[in-house]
Amino acid sequence: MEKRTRTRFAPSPTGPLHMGGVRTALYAYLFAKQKGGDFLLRIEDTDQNRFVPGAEEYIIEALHWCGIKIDEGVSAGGKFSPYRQSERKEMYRKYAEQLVESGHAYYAFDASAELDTARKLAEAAGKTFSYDSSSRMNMKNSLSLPKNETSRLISENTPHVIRLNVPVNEEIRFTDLVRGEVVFHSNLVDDKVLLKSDGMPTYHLAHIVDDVLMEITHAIRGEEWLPSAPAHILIYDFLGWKEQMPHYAHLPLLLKPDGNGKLSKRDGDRLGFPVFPLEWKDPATGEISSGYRERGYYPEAFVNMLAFLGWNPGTEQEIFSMDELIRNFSFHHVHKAGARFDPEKTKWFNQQYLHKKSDEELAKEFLPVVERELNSPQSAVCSPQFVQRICGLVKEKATFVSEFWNLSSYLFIAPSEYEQDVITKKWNENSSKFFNGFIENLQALTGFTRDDIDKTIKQTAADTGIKPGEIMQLLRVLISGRGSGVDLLGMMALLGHDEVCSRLERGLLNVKEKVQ
RNA sequence: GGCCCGUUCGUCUAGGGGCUUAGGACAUCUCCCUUUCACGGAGGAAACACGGGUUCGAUUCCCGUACGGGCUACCA
Repeated sequence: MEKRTRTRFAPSPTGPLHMGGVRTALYAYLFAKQKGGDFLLRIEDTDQNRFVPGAEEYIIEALHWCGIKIDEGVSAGGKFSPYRQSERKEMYRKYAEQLVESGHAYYAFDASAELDTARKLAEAAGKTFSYDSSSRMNMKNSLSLPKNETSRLISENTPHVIRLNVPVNEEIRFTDLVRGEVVFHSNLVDDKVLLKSDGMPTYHLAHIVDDVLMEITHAIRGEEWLPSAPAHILIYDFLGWKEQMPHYAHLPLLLKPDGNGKLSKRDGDRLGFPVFPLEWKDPATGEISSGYRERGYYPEAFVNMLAFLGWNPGTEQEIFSMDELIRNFSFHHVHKAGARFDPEKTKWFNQQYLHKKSDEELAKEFLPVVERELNSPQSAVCSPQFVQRICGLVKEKATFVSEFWNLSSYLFIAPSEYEQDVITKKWNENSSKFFNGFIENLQALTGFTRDDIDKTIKQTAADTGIKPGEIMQLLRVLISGRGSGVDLLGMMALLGHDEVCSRLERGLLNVKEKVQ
C-alpha cells in the first residue's frame, strides 16, 4: 500500500512570513490535499539568537488568512508532538552521536576565533576556506586528535560541535521533483555542523530527524537549499534511513520586479507593494510593513496570484479557486527558473475576484465604510438596499472595495461644489434653455426608471433643438458635482425623482450665479 | 573566486525535434461599446541569449560562451 502523503511547511520564526514562504507553504498544501494527505506546520526555532516574538503567531495567522489549513503541527497538535524544534532539542543528540559512533560524524573543538583565522588565511591566499576532507586533519577534531586527547576534551566539557564526515570521491545523486536527476561530487560538500555547541541541532540534522519521525513523504522547499541537498542525502544514508527519505522538491525563487536579486522586504517599500501577506510591526524597531490583507486584497486573489508564480495549469485558465488549485497542481508544471514578481498582475487578480462578488456581498463590506464616512448609521441613504445598488454601479470601476467611497461619495452627499472647468467650457445659452425645460419635464414625470429619464432627456433636447451630447456632461456635473463617474442614467434612477430634482435646482442656481 | 541551478514577448508563462505564421495572460497601443471613466469586445506591436555540434530538419537534444539566480555560517 502507498504511504499516506504528508508534507510540511517548516519556517523559522525570525520575522513575518514573506510571500515566497507563503508560496512554498501553498504548494506543499496543494500537493498534500491533492493526494488526500496531511499538511503539517513545524517551527524551526533552533537558532535562539534570531528568534522574533510574534513571528510564530504571524505565520499561523497568515496561513489561516490564505485558507491554508494546518492538519497537524504547531497550533493544531498531533501524535508527533511537539512540533517546535526547540522543544525537541533532546531528541537530536542521539542521532548525532549515532553518526559519530558509526564514523560518519566527528567532534570538532575549533573555537569560532580559530575558524575565523582559517577563513582569513584562505582569503589572503585567494581561496575560500572549507571545513572538509582537504582541511579537517589540520583542524582540532576527533579525527585529527589522538583518542585520549579527544576523551579528555570531552570529559572536561570543552565546547564542541558534531560535524558530518563527508566521504571522499563519491557521487551523490538524487531525483528532484522539479529538476529531475541532480548530481553532486562529495569532495565539494563541506563537513556541515550537525549539532551546535549549545546542544541545538542545525537545520541540516533537525529537519531530517523530524521529517523521518513525522513520516513526511515530500520535502518541499526553496531553491536556496539545493546546494546543501547532497549533505542531506548523505545523512539519510548514514542514519540508515534511505527508505524513509522523502522526495525533495526545490522551488524556484521569487525575484525583484526590477533589477537584480531575489524579492526582499525593501523592494516592497521602494516600489510600493506589500511583500507580506499581513501587516507586520517589527517589535524591536516599531517599523510597520504593509500586508496584502490590509491593502484590501482578497485572500483568494492573493493565493491565485501566488500559485501562478512558478506554476501553471498547462491550460489557459487563470482564475482558480483553492479547490481547483488542489485538483490541478503538479510538480511537472512547476517552472525551473526564478519568477520575477509583478505587482500589476496581482491587482488584476484582485479586480477579477472583486467583479465576481455579488452586489450583496460587496455591500456587506462597503456598508461599514459608508456609516463611518457619513457618521450616521441611521441615515436613510445608508440602507443596505441603497448601498447594494451603489456597489452594483461602482464595482466595474474598482479593483478594491476601498476605492468605493471615492467613487461613490457624491451619491450619498449632494454636491456643494461643481467642477468649474466643465461648466466654463460647456455652458451656454442653449444649456440654459435645455435645463429650464428639462426640470419642468422631470418634475412632471411619474415613473423614474432609466428609460423614463432617457426619454425625457431626448424629448427635451428635441423640443429645444439641442443635441443631447451637448448637455450630458453638464447634467452630470449638476447632479454629481463631477465631470465623470458612474453611469449617469443609472445614477439618476438610483437617486430617485425628488433627489434628482432638488439637486438639479440647486446646481442650476449655483451655475447661474457663477455664469453671471 | 569556487560549486550548483537556470535562460521563450517588458513581465508571468504554454510548447519541447517537423503539428508553430511560437499560443495565452498582465502591461502597452488602436478601434468598437459606453454621449464620461472603467468594465467588456476586436485588433496591433512584442520573445525562443549567443556560438558550435547531432540531425534530412532544432526554439526543442548535446557542448561551450554570455547573462541571471542560489550557496559558499555553530542562519535557516
